[in-house]
Amino acid sequence: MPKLGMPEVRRPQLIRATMDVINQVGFLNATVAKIGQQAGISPSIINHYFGGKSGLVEATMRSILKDLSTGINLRLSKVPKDDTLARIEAIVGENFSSHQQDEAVVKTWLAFWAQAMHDPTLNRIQRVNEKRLLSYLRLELKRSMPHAQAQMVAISIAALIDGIWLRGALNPQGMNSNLARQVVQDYLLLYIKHS
Amino acid sequence: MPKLGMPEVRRPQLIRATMDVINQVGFLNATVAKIGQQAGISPSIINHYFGGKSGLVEATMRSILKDLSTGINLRLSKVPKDDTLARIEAIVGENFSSHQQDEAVVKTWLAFWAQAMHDPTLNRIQRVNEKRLLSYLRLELKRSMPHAQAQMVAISIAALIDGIWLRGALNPQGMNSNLARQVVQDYLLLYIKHS
Amino acid sequence: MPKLGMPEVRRPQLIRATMDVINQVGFLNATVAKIGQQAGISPSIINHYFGGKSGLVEATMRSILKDLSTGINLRLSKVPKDDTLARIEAIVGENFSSHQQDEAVVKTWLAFWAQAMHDPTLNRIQRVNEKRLLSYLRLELKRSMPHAQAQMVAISIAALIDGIWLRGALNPQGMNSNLARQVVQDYLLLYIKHS
Amino acid sequence: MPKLGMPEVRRPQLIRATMDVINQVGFLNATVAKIGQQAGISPSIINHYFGGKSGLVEATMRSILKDLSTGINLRLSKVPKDDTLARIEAIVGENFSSHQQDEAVVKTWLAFWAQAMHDPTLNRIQRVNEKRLLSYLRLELKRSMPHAQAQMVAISIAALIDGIWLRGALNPQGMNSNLARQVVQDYLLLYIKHS
DNA sequence: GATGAATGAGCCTTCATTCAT
DNA sequence: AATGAATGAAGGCTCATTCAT
Repeated sequence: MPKLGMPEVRRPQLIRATMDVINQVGFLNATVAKIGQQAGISPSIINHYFGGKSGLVEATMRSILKDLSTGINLRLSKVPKDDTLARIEAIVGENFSSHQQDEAVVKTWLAFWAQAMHDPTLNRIQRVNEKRLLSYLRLELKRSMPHAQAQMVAISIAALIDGIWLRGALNPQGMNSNLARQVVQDYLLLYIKHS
Repeated sequence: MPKLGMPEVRRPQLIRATMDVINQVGFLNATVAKIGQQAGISPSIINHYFGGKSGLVEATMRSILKDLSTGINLRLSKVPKDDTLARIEAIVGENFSSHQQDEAVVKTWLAFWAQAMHDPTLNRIQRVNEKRLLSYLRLELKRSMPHAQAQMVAISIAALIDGIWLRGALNPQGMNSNLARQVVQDYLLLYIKHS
Repeated sequence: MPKLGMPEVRRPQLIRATMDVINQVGFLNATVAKIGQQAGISPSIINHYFGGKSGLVEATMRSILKDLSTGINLRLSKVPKDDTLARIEAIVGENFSSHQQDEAVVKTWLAFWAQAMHDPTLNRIQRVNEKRLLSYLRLELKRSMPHAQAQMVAISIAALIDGIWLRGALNPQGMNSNLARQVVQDYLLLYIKHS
Repeated sequence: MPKLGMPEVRRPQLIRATMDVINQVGFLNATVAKIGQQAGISPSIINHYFGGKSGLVEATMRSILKDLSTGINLRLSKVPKDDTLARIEAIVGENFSSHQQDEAVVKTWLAFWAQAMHDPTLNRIQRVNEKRLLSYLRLELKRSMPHAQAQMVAISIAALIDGIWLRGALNPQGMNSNLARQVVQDYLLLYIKHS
């Protein structure tokens, strides 16, 4: 086992601190001072490891998206390759997994979403993610329906996921992940049977 | 006697300027200086009319939500009271009306959404709006299906609206409102016919 | 009886409002807006009647000093011209009269005192007042002792008056005017008997 | 490693600059910008070391009072413990020492006195100081007279000190410390001998 | 690698004053 | 006479960043 250098320790530490601080005080008030304090280290070091605040912010966003992607792939690997319903359910399930429902993650994500409209780098990262979700869904759906229809249904499911997620984000009771899965499943079953 | 009736002129003027500035530089960088400049008047006067920046921000959000509410009611007034499909379509249509797709409105709304997670006042305003949309939809759906199902379908449609809207917000090509209406309509028809 | 013009009404009204506001929020936070509000009239009018805030401030200080001077003369007019002890007592008594102990008056006076160190106009007004008190006292004392001694005793009594007044100004229980008179009287009796 | 020990350098530096600026332009116009400029450093650092302007102001007041207290104790330590007259003279003398007559110190003190009426923290500091002076004096006087009288004389001497100091503060020629000591001494001799 | 010192730009807000009505 | 609208200057404070150690 190689000895970990400081970079491998500090970076995740600061990324987690960033999410925690955004969760506590909001993106607007998440200063490097607070993030450093949360991580228990000097704020100056953020520049050392991330080249500035925006670097840290981008790394944090990438971290969240990577966690989601990894989670989806992990779930998919446990499901038969031709069980469309189960694979869609796996994708949806990961989008509402306990990690994705972590309050800090949710708030950070929404903050990024808003911020991405004005920050080209964040925007690019965000759009890659959007397209990937659509792509995952479409890939599975194409087994059961024509391409055009698969595209439409993929859009619908993606919208359902994001819509329920968005509405849950502001709800003080948090999200109802069972409801989310149920809604998508009902829709999908109905669609496959009757179209 | 001073110039009277200025509040009626200045308030909408400043609210519009706020949206424009948020559109241009983002919520984070929307300073009172820029808003005043955009409106062509002194920034100081924002305090005169709104008691501070947060007052202006809240007024802006209320303005957007009121526009949406007014638009929905207007559309509904033109549709037969028992034509469920047409009434749902009216609600959906207004959510994707040209005014609601105005880039400044879209960006402002998303900015508020993110901000509302940390600002109690904005949060309250936002939640009222969420519940109202659900309530509108449920009211119409109850004519065509049992209460429990109406609630479920209302949640789904609301999620579809918000999800499509959210995904469109980041898309540089803007939203595809026809697609939005189509997706919702397909979904609705599926439910009404086959369940 | 002549009909009073507005100036005769507004000026005392604003002067009183100034003292009340200084009492409530301190000299530092006594803005023209608050003073206008306290008087129930528009702040703009202060410029009309006093030519600006500093004009109002100076007028307020003059008003307080004039009240003191008037009060002293009134008391002296009721005391035999050769009763030194009684005349000194009259002067001291007026300095601790109920009007001079009015909290608003006390706070305003002390605020002026501090301010006078940096405002030439206020300084001039203040010094006239100081010299007048000394002059009053010396005039009475000269009947009972040599000039040089009268000067010294006058300084002592003036210092006692101001010192007790100053210490009382910060005391939340207010001043003890009986104590003040007693201290001065004891001192004077002792002095006249034994020197 | 950063430069260490800066707090010990910066804090006195900024406190002195505060007094100098108050002396030059008055408490009302003593801005952090001017104080920073006077100290030759960036105004921002005031927040770093004192947490804001009010922190600096309080520290400045405490510094002045501590200097006085230290000076009194030093003088008292050089005087026999039972020589009442000499000990009172030591206390009075320090109150009119050259340091306490420093124009900046005098103006700052008076400014604080006025300010203390509206600032709870300053008020508390100020009252501690008042009581301490009384306590010092009473302790010495009790050796030479009954308790009740000692209290009365202590109040009188404290009033004399403050009154003479206050009158001197506004006098452009500054204070006459010899006169001050003389007045107090005469007063005291009168009381000790003849009552 | 890591830190505290230090800075300068920028923000929100307050406020005395002026002006048109 | 009186007012509300409007302004511009200034103030305290925050914050990301740089630098010497």
